[in-house]
Amino acid sequence: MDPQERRRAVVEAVFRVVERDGLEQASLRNVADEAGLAIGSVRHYFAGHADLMVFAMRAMIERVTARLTEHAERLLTADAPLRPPHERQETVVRMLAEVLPLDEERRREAVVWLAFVSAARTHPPLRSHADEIYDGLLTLVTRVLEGIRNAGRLPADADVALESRRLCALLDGLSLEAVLHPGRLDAETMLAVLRRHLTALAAGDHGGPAHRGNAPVAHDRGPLPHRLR
Amino acid sequence: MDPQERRRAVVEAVFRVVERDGLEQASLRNVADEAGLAIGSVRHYFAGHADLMVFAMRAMIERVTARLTEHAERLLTADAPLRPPHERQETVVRMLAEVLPLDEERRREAVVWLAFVSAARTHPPLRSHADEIYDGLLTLVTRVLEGIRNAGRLPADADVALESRRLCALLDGLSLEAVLHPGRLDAETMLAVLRRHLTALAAGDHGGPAHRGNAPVAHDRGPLPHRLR
DNA sequence: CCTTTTGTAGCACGGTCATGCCAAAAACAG
DNA sequence: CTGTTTTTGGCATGACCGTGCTACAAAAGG
Repeated sequence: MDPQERRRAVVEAVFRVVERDGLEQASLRNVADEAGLAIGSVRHYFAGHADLMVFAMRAMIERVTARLTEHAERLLTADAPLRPPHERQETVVRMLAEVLPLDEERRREAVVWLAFVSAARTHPPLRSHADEIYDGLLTLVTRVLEGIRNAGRLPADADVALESRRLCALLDGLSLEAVLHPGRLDAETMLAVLRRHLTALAAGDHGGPAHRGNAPVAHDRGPLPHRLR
Repeated sequence: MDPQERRRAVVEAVFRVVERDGLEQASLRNVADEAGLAIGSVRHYFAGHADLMVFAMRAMIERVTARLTEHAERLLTADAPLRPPHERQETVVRMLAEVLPLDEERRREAVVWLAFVSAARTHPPLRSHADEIYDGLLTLVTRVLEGIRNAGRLPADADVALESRRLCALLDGLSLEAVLHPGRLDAETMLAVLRRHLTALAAGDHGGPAHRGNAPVAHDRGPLPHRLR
């Protein structure tokens, strides 16, 4: 059988186990059982447990990235500036909503995301990938906000770097809460919060020149955000 | 030795292990080693591993709650409305900043918080406590925003329930990111983001009557938020 | 003094884990 | 067919886990 396909199936099993029982239950045995394979078979495609984990984490990253790039292209088409304002905002909402666990598929991804980035705190082999996710989201949000500002829908004195951190934190917080308290934060509320934030961002005054002696937040995002051109 | 004191010391060891190696390493053996005790001694004070975990989680909850109530009392003193506006805002900032990992002590608490609420997703005995934390924060934030609105520093048509979810998500997101990416989100930036959000909240227009067909978000917080009167 | 309670320490069992190593089976090439 | 490579399955080892249970020391009460 196609090795590529086998690895995909195993990773899918990893996701199911992580979602159902948590990352600490994603042992080679449990994953093999979940995939309907013998433990030796799984070990034929992956060098060991650590290898399987990083591979699964990368698969999750690339899946989300693929979805985001798709939306990014739609957002960056040349005719975008011609659309009416509320329609453009709706496009932004849909793009950012792609990282929120609004449906079952994205909820499963968010669960896996939280499991891996949390594990990365104490598992060095996962660290760089977790940081990559954070940097990717921050860069994406920064680009979106810069786009909005350039379209004139954001006050010229807005601190885009600071607002990007704020929007990032909001998105991460919504994902976290939706994953950990599924019964208390439904999809409509998440969307309402996101829309509220964006309208406030577009309409709100930006406190004039620095509400207090806060130097503007530097971000200095790297050369390029993985993909997303 | 005082049993109360022994339990406290053991819980402290749990926190250290969780911070250093993650919750999955907080076995009875590792905790006992960290506390300088024999494994049997730890088991004399706690019925088992599950018991120790809930006890440690409760200790974390009560420590944070105690700090918050202290600030709440300071905020709710009768002369509060007499203070100048920016000073009142600074009090609010300091109160909400109490849940952010701004210094090493609070950072350790945030790490433990994230470990336990994440574990609660798949560990039923921890679920209710995790939900209690979420409800507690949401209620606290709601009260604070209601206080600001009653002080006239928030537009009358502001959707306090929705804004509470938004501010909650922001705080949770900041904590999450600071815990998982300590090098990329420092204390000053977190404070700047929080201040920015509050000033935008106080100054921003609130979109008039519902930007779209979004029904106001119902929260219906329970009878009382644990402590916090 | 002895007895009872309380704290401390740890052995032993059954379980799960990752992994090194090996053998059977299957697919494939000549 | 034969020989080779890939794939699958699994055994054995050593480690760590929670917990039942026992042994011993120290204090407390009589």
